[in-house]
Amino acid sequence: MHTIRIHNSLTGEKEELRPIVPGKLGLYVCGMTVYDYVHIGHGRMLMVFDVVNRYLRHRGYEVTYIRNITDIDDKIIKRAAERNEPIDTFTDRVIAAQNEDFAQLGLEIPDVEPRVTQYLPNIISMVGQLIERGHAYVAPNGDVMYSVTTFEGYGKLSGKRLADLRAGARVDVDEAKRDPLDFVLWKQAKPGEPSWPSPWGAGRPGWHIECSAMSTALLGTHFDLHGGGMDLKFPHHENEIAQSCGATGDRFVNLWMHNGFVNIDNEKMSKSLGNFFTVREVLPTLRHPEVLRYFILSSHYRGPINYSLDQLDQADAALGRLYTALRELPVVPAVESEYTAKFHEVMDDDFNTPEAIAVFQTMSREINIAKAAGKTPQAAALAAELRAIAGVVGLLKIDPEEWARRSKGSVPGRSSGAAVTQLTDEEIEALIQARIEARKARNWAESDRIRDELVKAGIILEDKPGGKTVWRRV
RNA sequence: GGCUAGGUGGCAGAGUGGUCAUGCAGCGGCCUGCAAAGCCGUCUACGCCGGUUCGAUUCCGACCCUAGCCUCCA
Repeated sequence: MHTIRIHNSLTGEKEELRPIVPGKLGLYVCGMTVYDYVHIGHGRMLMVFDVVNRYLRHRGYEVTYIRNITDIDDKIIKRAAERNEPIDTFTDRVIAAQNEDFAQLGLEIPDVEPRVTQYLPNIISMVGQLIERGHAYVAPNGDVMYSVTTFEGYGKLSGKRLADLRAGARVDVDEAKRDPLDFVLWKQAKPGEPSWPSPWGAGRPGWHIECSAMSTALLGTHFDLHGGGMDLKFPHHENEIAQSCGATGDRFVNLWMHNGFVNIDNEKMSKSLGNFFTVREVLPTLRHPEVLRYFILSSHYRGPINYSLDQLDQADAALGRLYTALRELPVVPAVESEYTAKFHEVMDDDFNTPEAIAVFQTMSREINIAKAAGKTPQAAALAAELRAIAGVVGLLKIDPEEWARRSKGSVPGRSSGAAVTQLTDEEIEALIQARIEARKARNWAESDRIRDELVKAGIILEDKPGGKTVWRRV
C-alpha cells in the first residue's frame, strides 16, 4: 500500500497523509476574488491544486474538492461602481470570463464552487458563535471584530508571535480595535454598498470569515487539506484557523498546503510593478496551453518560479520532445511498468512534479530507442504508459499529430518568429509529395528548394525510412 | 526589526553522506544525398567559512546574498 507524504505548512514538515475518513479526502482551496481576469500567478495556484486533486483521485481517494469564489469585496464594489454596473451582473460576467480561462488551462472542475453571497446565513451564524464563545466583540463603530488574544494558537501557522506582529505592524491603529491585530468579521454597511441584515445591523462579511464558513459548511468542522497561495498564509489562513477553531472547538484542518509565487525578474508579479500577465494574453502566444502547464510543473510547487518567454520556449521544446516520441506509433492499451511505479514514488513524495517530468523524459528516450530498433510494439506500449501517467498531471492530452501541426506562434521577444508565409495543410502535403518525387529522381536541388520553401513557411520536415516524410510546425 | 523560503554546471531545475537527475543550449560522433528528428559520448555544478565524518553539495554552526510575508493579494 502506498503512502502519500505532503509538506504541512503548520508544522513545516512532510507528513503522511492520513484521511480522517478512510478513502475519502476533503480539499478546500482559496480560489478567486472575481474582479479581474486570471493572471499567471493565479494560473499557477490553480494548476498546482488541479494536479493535487487529479493525483489524489488517481491514487484512489474519493476527493471532495471545493474551490470558493469571493463575489463580494471592496475591489469588486469599486470595479462595479466604476463601470456603473450592478454588482451581481459584474461578478457573473467576471466569473464567466474566468471559467473560460480555467477551461483553457485544462482545469478539472471542482465538486463545489461556493460563492460567498450564497453563504451569508452560515457566515452570520459563525460570527454569532464567535461572539457567544467570547472570541469576538462588537466594536464602537458597529463592526464585529475577532479578538486575537482570545485564541491561544494564534500565529502558529505563520510562525509568528503576537508581540512580533505588533512590533512590525504597519497598519494604523484602529480605534475600534481592542488589539491592533484584531480583524473584522462583519462590516457595517456604508451607504450605497450592498448589505445583508444581521443581528449586528446591515452589513457584509469580512474576507477571512467567508472561507471558514464555506469550508465548514461543505466539509465539516474538521477536514483533511486546505490550500492556497503563499501570501494567504498570513493573515488569511491564520485567521481562518482562529475563526473555525474558535467557533467550533474542532481541529479544523489537518494539512495546510501553500504554493510558491510566480516572479518576473525575481520579483513578485504584481500590478504596481507592471509585470503582470493574464492567461488570456499569454495562452494565445503558446503552441498549446499545456506549454504553460509543463513550465509550471517543471518546478516544485512550493518554490518560486521565474516567468519568462525564454522559459516558456524551453518548456515548448521539452514538451515537444515528448510529443515527438509519441508520433508514428499505434495506440495500444497502457500497461504499468516500473516507470509508473517510479512516477507514483516521486508524486507520493509531496507531488514532486519535476521528478515526474524527468520520468516522462526518460520514457521518451526509451520510446525513441525502441522505435529506432524497429520494436514498434514495445515503443507503442511505452508510449501508452507515458500518456497514461502524464495525463494524470494534465499533460500529453492532445494527439501528437495535432501538436506537430500547431505553431509555436510568435510574439515580440520570443526566440523564434512567425513564419514568413502561411501554408495550409493541403499545400504543405502537396509540396511534400513534390519533394518526394524529386528525391526519388535524386534531384537534390529541387528537393532542397522545396524544403527551403517550407522552412520559410515555418515547416520542418523529417524524412523517415521507407521514403516517408513527416512534418511539423516550428 | 521579526518570521518564512531559497542560494546547484551556459540556462532552467530535481536530488543525494561516497558510481546517473532531467530538459534546453554547446561540442564530438552515429544515422541522413544533405538536413531534421533520434541515438551515443562530452561539457571538472552544488554561496562563503568553520565543524562532525574515512568521506559532505547533502548533517551541524556562523556569515554573506536573494525573494516573500508582517497592509489587499494566488
